[in-house]
Amino acid sequence: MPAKKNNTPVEPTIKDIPKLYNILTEEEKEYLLDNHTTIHYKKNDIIYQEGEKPTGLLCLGEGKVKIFKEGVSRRDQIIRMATAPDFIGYRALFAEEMHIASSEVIEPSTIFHVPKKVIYNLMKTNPALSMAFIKSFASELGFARYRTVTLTQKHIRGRLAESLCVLKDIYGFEEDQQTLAVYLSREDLANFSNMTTSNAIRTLSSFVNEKVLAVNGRVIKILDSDTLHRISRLG
Amino acid sequence: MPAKKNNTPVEPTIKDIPKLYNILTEEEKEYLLDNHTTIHYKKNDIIYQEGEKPTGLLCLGEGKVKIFKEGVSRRDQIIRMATAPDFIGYRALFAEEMHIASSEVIEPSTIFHVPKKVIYNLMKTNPALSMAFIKSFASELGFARYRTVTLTQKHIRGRLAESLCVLKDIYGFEEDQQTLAVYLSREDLANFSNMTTSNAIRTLSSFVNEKVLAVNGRVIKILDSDTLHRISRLG
DNA sequence: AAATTTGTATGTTATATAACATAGTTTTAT
DNA sequence: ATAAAACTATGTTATATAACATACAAATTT
Repeated sequence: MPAKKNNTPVEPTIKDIPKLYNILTEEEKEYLLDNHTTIHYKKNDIIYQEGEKPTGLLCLGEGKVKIFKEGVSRRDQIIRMATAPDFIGYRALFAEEMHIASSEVIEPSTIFHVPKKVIYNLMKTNPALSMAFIKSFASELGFARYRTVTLTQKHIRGRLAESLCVLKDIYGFEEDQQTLAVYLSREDLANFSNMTTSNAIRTLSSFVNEKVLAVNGRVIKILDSDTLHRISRLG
Repeated sequence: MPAKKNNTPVEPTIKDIPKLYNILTEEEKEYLLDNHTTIHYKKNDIIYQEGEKPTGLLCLGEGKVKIFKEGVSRRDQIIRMATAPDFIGYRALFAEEMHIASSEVIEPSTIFHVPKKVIYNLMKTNPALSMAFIKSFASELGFARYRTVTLTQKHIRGRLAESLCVLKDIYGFEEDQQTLAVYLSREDLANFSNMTTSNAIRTLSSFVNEKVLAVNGRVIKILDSDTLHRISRLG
């Protein structure tokens, strides 16, 4: 942690994916270390696209990534925002389906690719690993269903407020404890909240007028967290 | 199958849940048979409610069940329609959370309850069982995300058409190959399609006028499946 | 059988939000 | 350095759908 503070960025390794690595035996750890690749992505890179076939498990070792689905009339919908150390693209892998969403890099990212065969072998010998995936899926499914209801039923203000709260939960704040530690375009914010870009901009402005937020470009400060949560809750 | 045709209804047993039972070894089968209970529910019974703690794996051996979440202003949203031999309530079980949705019987149902401890024991000894749950979750998560996009982006006609197609995929047709084999109130249809009851009724009527459907009370015949799919697709 | 409740049908009005338009601003490319 | 593109901002209009109202039909209860 402190090593990251000065200008010596620490290269992440697959050991930094505790929910994968920490579960394994010594022998399995070695097998995993010998059988994965590390890929670096820069901003705006596409990691995978809707319709492609997954080839292995992807672990986000560092960076920020958005996962989105193309909607009915080309309106993208962001279905998930990922942060290290999350798995990505694993739904399609385990469902033995094509990807139903695309993945794009928001901030420079490091990804570990574990070939399908390798992860399946590990799961065969290590029941705790399967259990970890089951738990992961069960949580994500719960979140997906919760979001379905709120995105369809809450009004614009409630949807945007909720999205900001969700982003805070995922990425947290910068050191000042009020600046959201993720910097999205208004369009991404809109696509994450099921609204048009115009309405995201407008609603953001009204939150600023109400002193709930302070906004400067893509920098969003949450000034009044209680009110933001209340707006989210009431819909 | 033919035994069901005459008036000798066959009592289902947990052996009728192939994705659970067929995977097990002889020893495990015996363990399961000795350690589960069978519960009968009648129409409108509540199987579990939002906020309750799951106590085991529920397998729908026979019947039809709706799973719904209470929305923002008491507007229920049906997030899933289950049919035998589906698992129900297993998301909360494996996520180690409270139920985030309630489950209500649509048609008289038989449910097998496998205590949490028992199913976890089976999973510890049988990796294929865990894999089956993983696959099940991965598919359901894909469906949930697909639905989120369509329920938020498609227009009313597209949403209702899609719901009818989904119901057809889940429950199929009666012998005439056009009557939907599930009989929902207009309100349920609306809650499954993210619209008001009035609009479900109205849209249903317009489909009848267009000769896409024939409706008589809760009996819905799909006359023109191609057109229904087209309406669903175009949104 | 009468009364009450619940579900279905349809018309009217209100409103949230998308769609469109224009312009200023910042970023990226040449 | 200049041009082009992408992003942000705000005002106006159009529209899909919710909300409301009324009526009838069917089911359930007394």
